[in-house]
Amino acid sequence: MDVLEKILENNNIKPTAMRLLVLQFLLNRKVATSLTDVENYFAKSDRTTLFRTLKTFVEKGISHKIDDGTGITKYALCEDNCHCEIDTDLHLHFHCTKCNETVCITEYKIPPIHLPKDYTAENVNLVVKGICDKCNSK
Amino acid sequence: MDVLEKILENNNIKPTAMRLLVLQFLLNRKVATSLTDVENYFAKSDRTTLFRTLKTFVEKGISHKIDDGTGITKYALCEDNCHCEIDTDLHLHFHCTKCNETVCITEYKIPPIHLPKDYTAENVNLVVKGICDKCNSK
DNA sequence: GTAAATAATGCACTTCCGTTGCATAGGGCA
DNA sequence: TGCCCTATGCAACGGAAGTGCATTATTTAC
Ligand SMILES: [Mn+2]
Ligand SMILES: [Mn+2]
Ligand SMILES: [Zn+2]
Ligand SMILES: [Zn+2]
Repeated sequence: MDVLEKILENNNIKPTAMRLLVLQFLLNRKVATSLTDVENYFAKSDRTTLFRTLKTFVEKGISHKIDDGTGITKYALCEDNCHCEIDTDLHLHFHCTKCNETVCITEYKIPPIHLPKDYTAENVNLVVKGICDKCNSK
Repeated sequence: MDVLEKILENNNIKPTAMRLLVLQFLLNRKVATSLTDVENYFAKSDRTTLFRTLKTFVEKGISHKIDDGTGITKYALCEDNCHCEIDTDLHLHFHCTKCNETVCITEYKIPPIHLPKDYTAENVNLVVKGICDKCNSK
């Protein structure tokens, strides 16, 4: 059986044609992906289907949503050791203001955050804006 | 002269009636404020005027925009020692998932963030979600 | 194998928020 | 008073997320 199908079935996602294609697309991309990105790539497909495909991937835990501050939701497949399903996936995201791309920075964890008395943290979103490695080496 | 007028004039903002009212409203609020919040309070006023008032406050540096991840832009007046005008106002924001309110946490600074080689940071947005002090003490 | 049930897809439409264009009103100044 | 610049108000637009519902595809039941 195909490796893509395996990924989906291991996560209780029925491997339909569209889902396999979207999964492959996401696997090949190195940067976080918006619905519009997917839509442009699969020009013939319907936006709603793609939207719901991405939503399913997030719900089933193979992908996570990224709010990078641009106002456009991005998605990225989870690493093997990712635990976003418990809503505490604490890696940070970097948004390059030059090439406009957003990436997961999984090498470094978010440092512990100090909060005032009686505040309880459940989740942290850390987005760093700046210039990415590719843009800096041009 | 009124203290509110002084704040505006010190920052090159013509103290119109509407602007004074909005400023007072923001001063009295202890939590970050959305355009809709302002709109609801000044029910008789026009949305656009309020929008542009908030925009002016940000541009002139007496207020800063907050992206708390809810998708709704919030605004909060800057503290005296705030330097958001140079885009490096590095305090964090806390969004309570119970009362839905967002506050500036100015007591603690954002810890230094490690980035991979060749990445340059220009700005950081850190939003912690959880339960606020008020909601926790109920 | 056929029929019923279930799930996925596609199209249209909605909602929400931020934003802009343009005409009008107001306020300082010659 | 008349002029100019800015602020205001109304309307409309735009992008993106999301929903309702009919249609199609795929299981499952018989
Ligand atoms: Mn990520
Ligand atoms: Mn703040
Ligand atoms: Zn870049
Ligand atoms: Zn609260």
